[in-house]
Amino acid sequence: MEPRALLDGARIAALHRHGKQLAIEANDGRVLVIQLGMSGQIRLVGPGYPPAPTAHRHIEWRLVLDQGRVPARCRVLLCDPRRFGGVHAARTMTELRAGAWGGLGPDALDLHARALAGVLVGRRAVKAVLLDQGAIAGVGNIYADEALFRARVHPATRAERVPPGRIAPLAAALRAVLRAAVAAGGSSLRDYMAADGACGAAQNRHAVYGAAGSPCLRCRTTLRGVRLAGRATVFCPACQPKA
DNA sequence: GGCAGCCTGGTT
DNA sequence: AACCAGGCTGCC
Repeated sequence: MEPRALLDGARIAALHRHGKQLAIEANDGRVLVIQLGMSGQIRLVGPGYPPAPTAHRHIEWRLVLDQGRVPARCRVLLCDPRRFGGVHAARTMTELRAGAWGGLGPDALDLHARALAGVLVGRRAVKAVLLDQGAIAGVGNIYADEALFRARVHPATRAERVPPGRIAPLAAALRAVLRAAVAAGGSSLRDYMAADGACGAAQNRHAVYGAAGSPCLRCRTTLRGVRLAGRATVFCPACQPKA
């Protein structure tokens, strides 16, 4: 897939996002769908970039913007060192929403308690549900742990056994954690940076992610690190009792 | 459900 | 050399 050919000659009409999926809609309706995966970055760079040869194994797509409100010969680079991301096409946003995006759950940024309650069914761990894009769209490993900590829910609690009284707090925690992270510019742990190259600061505010063995910020109990749903998981055994 | 596998790169 | 990583698919 060559996105340049896909959107060649088109004018960018709108940008869309649902969960972690991004889409560029052209004025003729065609759509370029972008998934950044774990290490993907979108960069807006000038003609001189990159100054030196970079790792060539990286996937890199270029969108050349030759008109509009950016300096001439700027390019949008989609870099993906780990090559877990991807780009694909959709005929229209309507088709995309009826297709691939139709399988996504409600966006976590404005997740209502009722919607969360609707997907907290079955026996799998609540964290596995939070990470399931078909249940809730937009939550990854970092923010799943952060939200569960904030809502005082043990990550291994079976979805159907999350106490009813904790569902609204968990929905609120997901919204708050994500909004705060966006406001802080995202978590720049390794690869992530904004389109202008700016690093985020949300990684400095993580309460539990990456902090196994450290004292809980609320109660000083040592945070525990386990493996859950195949992912590194950190929680406070005291603050987050298993229901 | 869990989990290996996909990739590269950085750290132990 | 082995292990780990922000995600997701598909195979048990």
